[in-house]
Amino acid sequence: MSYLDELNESQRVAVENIHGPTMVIAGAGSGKTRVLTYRIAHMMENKIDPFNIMALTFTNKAAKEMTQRIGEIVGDGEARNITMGTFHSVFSRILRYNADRLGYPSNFTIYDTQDSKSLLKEILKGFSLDDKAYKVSNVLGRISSAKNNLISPDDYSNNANIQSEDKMSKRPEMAKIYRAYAKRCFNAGAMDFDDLLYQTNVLLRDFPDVLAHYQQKFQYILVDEYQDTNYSQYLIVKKLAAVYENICVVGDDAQSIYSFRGANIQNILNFKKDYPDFKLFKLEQNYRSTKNIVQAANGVIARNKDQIKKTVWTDNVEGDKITVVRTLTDNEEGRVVINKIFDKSKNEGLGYKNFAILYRTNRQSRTFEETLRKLSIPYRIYGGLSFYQRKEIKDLLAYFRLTANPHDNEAIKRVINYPKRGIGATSMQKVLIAANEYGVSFWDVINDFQTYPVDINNGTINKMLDFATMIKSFAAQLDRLDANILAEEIAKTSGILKELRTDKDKGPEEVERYQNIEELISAIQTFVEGQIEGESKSLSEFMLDVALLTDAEEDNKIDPDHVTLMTIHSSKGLEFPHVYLVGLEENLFPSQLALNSRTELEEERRLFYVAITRAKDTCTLSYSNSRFQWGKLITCEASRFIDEVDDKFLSFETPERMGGRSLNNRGSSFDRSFTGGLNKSFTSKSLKPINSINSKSSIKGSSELEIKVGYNVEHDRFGKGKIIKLEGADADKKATIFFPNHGSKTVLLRFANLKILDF
DNA sequence: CCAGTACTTAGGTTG
DNA sequence: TAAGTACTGG
Repeated sequence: MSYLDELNESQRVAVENIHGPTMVIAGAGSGKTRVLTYRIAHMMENKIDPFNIMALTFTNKAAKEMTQRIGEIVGDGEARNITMGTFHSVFSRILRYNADRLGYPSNFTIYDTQDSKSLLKEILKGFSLDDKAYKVSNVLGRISSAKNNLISPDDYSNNANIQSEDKMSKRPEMAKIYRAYAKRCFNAGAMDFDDLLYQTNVLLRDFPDVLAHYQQKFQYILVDEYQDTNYSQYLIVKKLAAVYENICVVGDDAQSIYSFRGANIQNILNFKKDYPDFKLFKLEQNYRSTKNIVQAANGVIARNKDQIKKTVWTDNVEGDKITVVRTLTDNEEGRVVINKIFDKSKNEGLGYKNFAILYRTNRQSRTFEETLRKLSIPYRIYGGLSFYQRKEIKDLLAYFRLTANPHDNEAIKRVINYPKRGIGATSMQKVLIAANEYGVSFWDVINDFQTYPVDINNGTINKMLDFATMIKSFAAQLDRLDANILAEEIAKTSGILKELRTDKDKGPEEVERYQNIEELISAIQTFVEGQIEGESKSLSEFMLDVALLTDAEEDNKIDPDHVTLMTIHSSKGLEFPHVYLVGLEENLFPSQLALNSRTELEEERRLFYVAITRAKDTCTLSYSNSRFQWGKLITCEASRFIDEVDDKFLSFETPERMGGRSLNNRGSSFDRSFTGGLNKSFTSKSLKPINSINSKSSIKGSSELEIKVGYNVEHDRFGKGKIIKLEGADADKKATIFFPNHGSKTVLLRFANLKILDF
């Protein structure tokens, strides 16, 4: 049992204790994942059948890694028999298997957030509700929170507290909306993300035989990141574990950062109540970070009132102090941080994979991305728009979804007129209204206009019938063809491929869209080839989990030695030798939204704690005194979190600034070195050329070559032309240019990227 | 019905 | 700023 030797004393005890209720409180960097994986391996060494083990993680990535590591210890064949995955993926499979009990088709669609919002918009419109008072994201949040607390539409409307809350916040119709939303999801044979947990609860509550079956199957249950589970998840686990009580939860209350989606720190406290004889293990030795980092982080988190006492410590070296960098603008922050990474990498001979830039919000990635591209440093942005959320991919997937479940209204709305078939918004509205009046799906209506008459002209009716016929022809082949063959057939017959191929201006984005479609089909092919004997190779099989996939599976095409950019949230569980934590400004981090209550501020502080503790060797904090927000320059002050770190762990640094002129020169030399090593993982907005936004000429007086009326210039898109008029000043300076090939255009100099040919 | 344009308004993290 | 929506003229 050599693997036990790789553990310290407290880790080993936690691993060896495989029976009965167990809680492991694992400080940052204390080897939590190692304990979890070795514990499972240890269970299997002790003849526990992997079929009886369920391990629930918070992300797909964590599940994948854990399966792999367990496989290395016990062998892949055995490891794949463990039920392991996120709550959503594990229970979606169980729900599919038992869908008939709940009146859902087994191939129910999973609505992603976009689908949910689109459905809600439709509902709000149908009720003629003011979309200012009822903002879609708020409404969805309210419904989500109801489901996560297992409040049904009936409970919702009968609950006096909720009703008065909604009246107070001027949303008296929430109950009606919730009811309509649930009904329409059901009619469409669709579950949203929250339903996957909510309906699992319904299933286990209303069908004792089903509950008993899974209680027997999952005699050993492990839950990772327990501090981030919500009530709905808590109850599922509690029910399944009720017979054997072999339940092990692992977490760290100090790293609870998902209360916005219903995560309830109370679950950790409930554990003591539910299992009074539980065993508690604390992992307090940090193996990851330097003393400076560990102690600085401890000092910060100590300010939170709500927490379980523990002492995280480390034997590691003292290490460098945490560097704090202040810059004048967000663009400068980008340049300074990237330059630091560039220098450190060169000076110390470090690969770029040792560096991570962490930020509070996704949109902060932009300035860093620009500089990285200018310097041709390989990088990868995690999060943001995933492969499966791109428009062209979602369009094709919508056809797949319809083929598997034609009642999927959101899919039909998306593609019934894409590519263009002459079915307009008005006709669609009419069909939708009829469908909702009769309580059936869009599909039901267009397949039986006799029963569900709609006042639209015959031409349009025929177009809809043609569409239905096409979908039926796909569906007929669902079980006959392998997924990749049918997928290709659908891409062709639906007209999507043609649409993308004939896209007029073949810019890089159009080419990319076409390639993405090809890539999806090849991913499906990989899926087909990966299915073992006896497993279905059908398209519907492939579609089962697609809505739950979040990673763009493109790692193979990216230089593995890249700088990592991600939100702090998605960095949880990861570690990097050198971490740059950026945008440490009041109202950004902590977020302005979190300043109203102590609990919300404490969550931001935990987030800060998570961020610092990702760092192994060095941690750099940066903030800027100004930042562009919604096109306006706002001034910012340093985050209170910087003050909360004891000065003895900090070293303050202001970047060398050689005056406005050299800043400008620097900017333009970057522009020239822009090579655009384009890569699919980069968001499409990054594909635009980078202009002199960085240039301070608009603020500090121009040092760039002045453009004057009469000059001949060249424009990227319009070619050569002559300046005929100049107006505005500074950032708003515009030029009207006559282009022989395109007529006269007015352009913002800031964006036009003009090349001066002669005077 | 469609494509292009004017206007409005974003608060944030994820499966 | 940028994305999404509403409007307008073809």
